[in-house]
Amino acid sequence: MARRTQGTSAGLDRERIAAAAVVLVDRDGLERFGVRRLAEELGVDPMSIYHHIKGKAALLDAMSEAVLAEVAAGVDDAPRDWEEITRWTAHRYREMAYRHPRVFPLLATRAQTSPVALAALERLVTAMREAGLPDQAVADAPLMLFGFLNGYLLAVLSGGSDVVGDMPAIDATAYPTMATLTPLQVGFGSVAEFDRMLDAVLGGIRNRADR
Amino acid sequence: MARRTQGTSAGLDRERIAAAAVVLVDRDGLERFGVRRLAEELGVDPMSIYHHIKGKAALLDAMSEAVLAEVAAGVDDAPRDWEEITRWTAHRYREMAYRHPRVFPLLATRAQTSPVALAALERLVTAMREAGLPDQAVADAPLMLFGFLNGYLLAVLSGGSDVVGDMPAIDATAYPTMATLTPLQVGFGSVAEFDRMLDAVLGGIRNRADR
DNA sequence: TTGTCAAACCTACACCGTAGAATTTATCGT
DNA sequence: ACGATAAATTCTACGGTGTAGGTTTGACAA
Repeated sequence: MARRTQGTSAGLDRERIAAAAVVLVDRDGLERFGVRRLAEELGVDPMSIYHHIKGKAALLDAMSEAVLAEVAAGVDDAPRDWEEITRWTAHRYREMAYRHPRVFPLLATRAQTSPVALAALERLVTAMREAGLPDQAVADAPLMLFGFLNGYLLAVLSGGSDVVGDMPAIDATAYPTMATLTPLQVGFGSVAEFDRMLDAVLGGIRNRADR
Repeated sequence: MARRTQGTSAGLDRERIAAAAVVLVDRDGLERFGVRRLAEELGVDPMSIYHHIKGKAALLDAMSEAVLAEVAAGVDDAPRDWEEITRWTAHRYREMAYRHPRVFPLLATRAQTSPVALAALERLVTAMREAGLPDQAVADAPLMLFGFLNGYLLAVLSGGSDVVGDMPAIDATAYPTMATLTPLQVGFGSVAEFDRMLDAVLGGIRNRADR
């Protein structure tokens, strides 16, 4: 163990720590993640981390924030139309989830109130509002969209294998209709499936304009 | 400590253990939950539990299964029309989530493959199929519906207080549009809000028939 | 009676999050 | 140049965790 001498800076800060934590969880999973393992990865004493981050909960928050930031990257290339900007955000969000499948549960579980999250929501709702969608539809949209995104991605990624496979085979005699439908679920986790369902959700938001 | 004598039965079984675990998590939260605390609650040695349930992961699965079973209770009163049965299931699911807000994250995070879960899905898809919905729409419906339900309920319940309050106040100068919309979010977590979004999702599923 | 077996318990181990204090270095006003 | 102060890191220690492996007990069948 290459120990550091006390007093000298190890160049630790919230950002570096969070980045290392994401790498660690991507590799070993959330179960095996812990402050001690992270410290070893950083070549540092476990308690050093606590000088930059209050505790494990705050550490998990920092990780969420770090991966969320990836979504906003390159936001200047984003389209202006509300449907297109929503689709763009949803796809960026999905790609982030596939890049960090073992970190993603943190995002879905913990409330996101970081500036980067709020900024993304603000972009969405302003675009919708300018397009003339009714206020209630706009106000509902974020919870509805990210509700779906979080739940869907959680389900699709919970398989665990990096190459997303198909669902577990189901008993044809006990559940005949579902068995009949399985051929249509070959693309479980595919972009095509994602786009189908995203279209349906967007349609649900759009049609609120008619009431 | 009223210790039991070895050899005698303590009347433990998977069901009783899971029920006690749900009560414990409802009271103290997932963070504080552990095999030892559960054992104390049951008046039993921690390791006794492992004779009925493989490990902590299996214990969490058993808890999910237990609360899921509440949803299916009284299924004979369920309607026949696909939209109504879907609404009925969604409401039952929501009520269960509000009854066990601290257990619910387990449901959303872990893949549900228990017979009770599959039976509910089978009811849904058969009703949809008999109503003449296109096969792809039917095949997509469960993932889409429960994706939304899980994500939405996760978000709504993550506040933590038993009486669901309002969202945290947001900075009006940094996020002007969102600030304008906040009055429309007074019913955060209410049945009315839930019904609005559920309607939109159902509409999204229904309109797939037209393509 | 005796043998078998399942259910419960006991012991022990490696690991965890973190409170609190000690240690070293950098910084800055004088 | 110097002493005080502050900040970053490490050290030590405590109470908790999940669970592997072995031991005890009682019930029941032969």
